[in-house]
Amino acid sequence: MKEINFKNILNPSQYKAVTTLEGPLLVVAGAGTGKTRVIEYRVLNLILSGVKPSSILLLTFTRKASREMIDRASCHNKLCQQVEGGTFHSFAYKIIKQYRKVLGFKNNISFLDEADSADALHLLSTKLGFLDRKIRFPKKNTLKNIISMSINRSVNITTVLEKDCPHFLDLKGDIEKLHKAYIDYKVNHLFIDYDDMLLYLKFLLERDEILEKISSRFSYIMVDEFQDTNKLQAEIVYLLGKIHQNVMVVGDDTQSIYSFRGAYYKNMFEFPKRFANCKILKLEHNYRSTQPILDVANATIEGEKQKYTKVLFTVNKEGVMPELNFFKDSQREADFIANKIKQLYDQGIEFSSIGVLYRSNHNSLPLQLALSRLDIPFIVYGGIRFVETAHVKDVLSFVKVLQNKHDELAWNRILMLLEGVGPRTAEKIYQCILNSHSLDVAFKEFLSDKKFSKELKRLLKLFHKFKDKDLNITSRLRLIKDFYFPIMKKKFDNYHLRSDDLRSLIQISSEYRTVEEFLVDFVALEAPERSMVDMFQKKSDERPIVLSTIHSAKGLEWEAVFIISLMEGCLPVSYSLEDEESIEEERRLLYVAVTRAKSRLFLSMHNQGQNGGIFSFNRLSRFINEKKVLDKLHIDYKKFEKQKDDYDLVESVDVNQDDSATLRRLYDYFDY
DNA sequence: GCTTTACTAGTTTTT
DNA sequence: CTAGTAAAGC
Repeated sequence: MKEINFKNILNPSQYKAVTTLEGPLLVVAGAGTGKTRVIEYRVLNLILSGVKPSSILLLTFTRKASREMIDRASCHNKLCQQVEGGTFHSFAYKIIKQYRKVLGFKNNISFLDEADSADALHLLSTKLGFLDRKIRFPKKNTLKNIISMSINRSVNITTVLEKDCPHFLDLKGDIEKLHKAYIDYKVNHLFIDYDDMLLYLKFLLERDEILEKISSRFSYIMVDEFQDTNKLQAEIVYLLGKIHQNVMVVGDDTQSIYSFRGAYYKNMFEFPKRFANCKILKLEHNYRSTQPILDVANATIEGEKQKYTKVLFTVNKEGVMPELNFFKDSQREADFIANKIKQLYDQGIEFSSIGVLYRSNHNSLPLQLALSRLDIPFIVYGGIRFVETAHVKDVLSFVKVLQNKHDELAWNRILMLLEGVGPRTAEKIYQCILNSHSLDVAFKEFLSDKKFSKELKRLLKLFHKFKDKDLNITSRLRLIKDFYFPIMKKKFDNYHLRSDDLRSLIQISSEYRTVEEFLVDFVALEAPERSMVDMFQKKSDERPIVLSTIHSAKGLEWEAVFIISLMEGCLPVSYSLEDEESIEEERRLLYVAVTRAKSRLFLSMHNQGQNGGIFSFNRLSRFINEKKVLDKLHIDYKKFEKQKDDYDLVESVDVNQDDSATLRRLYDYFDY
């Protein structure tokens, strides 16, 4: 095993973070300051100091992130591979499984993903008669959000309603009733949803004898992206560290972008208050970006009401000035970027070190077309998730039923697939399934109904085949696919694409041994991102450029970054405009996007919007349209002069009422 | 009464 | 692309 001299490879603050092993520690780590490196080496250092790898718990934002850090540490020392890592949710699941008896679960736990729990809430609202009144009742997703928010922020339903949807305040009694019904429903059906995982974990940790056991098992806790934890998660961290106090959290308050999910960046400031002897370290030396890029980043968040804790600096003084470009419409913006990417590629920048970032998924559609035209390989991060597509959900329902034969939501979905079966019939059949020992008995009285007997028989046949205990998940999925294919063909025009999805689902499934493991990964925790969109682009062997929402770009970096659609209404997104705090978060979003870039940064907007069918003239994002930011950007007026003729670009691009030279030129340019 | 079909509207970000 | 709704069809 080779010796590592941490002092030589780390800067003083990083070194301190890596070598402070005992006691509470808060690391405030700006973008690109080597946070991942610190975690990597601290894990390594703990192990070199004799700590058992399996007693280190590394909680991260995604499982991919923890995998990556553990893998990197493992390059230095194989033992690191045994470090316990994952998301709060995956850790919670692990513990819940261990203590399932304490929690009252017997054997089969079924998982509700977001859509499932929304469906369940819809079902319950119908049962409670909230939907057949004249007053408008919230939509199922809204209900889900309200309830989820109250749990994640640790506040009651009324508080959430007051803040987020005051127009439903009159219905608070009903919503609370619904919440109670939902809890009962979950308990009766052995369902748990995302929020329950955290709640149950906290419940367990609050019992002294369990806390003692867990604390002695995990004696060193590390938490990444602490600014994006919610109150509940923070409580869990406090509990985990309560006995041994060995907790290190890393975060950056300027990069908090998940408050819509209940994230509470003030956890960063709470932490030192919770742990009396907490040490605080700041990492401000940025190794990622050039100075001109950092200048833009710092300018975007400079002088805001919300004072941030640090300013980034770098030694990379040299660098190309970031550009700001205007286009007539999204098409031209996309064409420009596709061509620019080609150009960068010719200059020797690989496709895989180029990223294009945007606020909302639909912002990337024109670009996807433009890239396809130029044969540039790309993958899309985020977007409609593989597991959330209708066909995958359909197929997974069969697997869910195998895991928990009374899974009402899954049965409902399966039965509704049959021609001639609607909600009513599905409900009736489900009741029979509940009350019968076998499907043969349950289906008996329905088999005579001509409307759907043929389909029902086919379904029964499928489940007969499942009785073979030797079948693994992969072969079960193949059977399901055979059954489902004709249905899919009728249901979707693009069934061949979806069929490819199912094929890759089957392929992935071969990595799992049990149905439960498979479902936990797929439905509850982190499913693979592969989906139809990517299937288009699999041909090329070149590693593709990345198109990503800013949210999904968290923690990533590229040599060259494009940030597109920088308009009012897109970033900040129109929904955020109502309150100050949301706008602030949108600003941080831009900050996160800018700091992903190492050496080249291209900002752009387009003037004419065609979204939603209504034609509109877009204005430049307020975050860019400030003198201090514009000053840091290169704007090629000559080029636009030319484009103006080509593109007839004379429409309004709004700028500050400030008469600096920069702005005057902008005014001139846009014929003001 | 129940299901299917045809149409409309509205789409943030994700464990 | 999908959720929700109104109206047609069995």
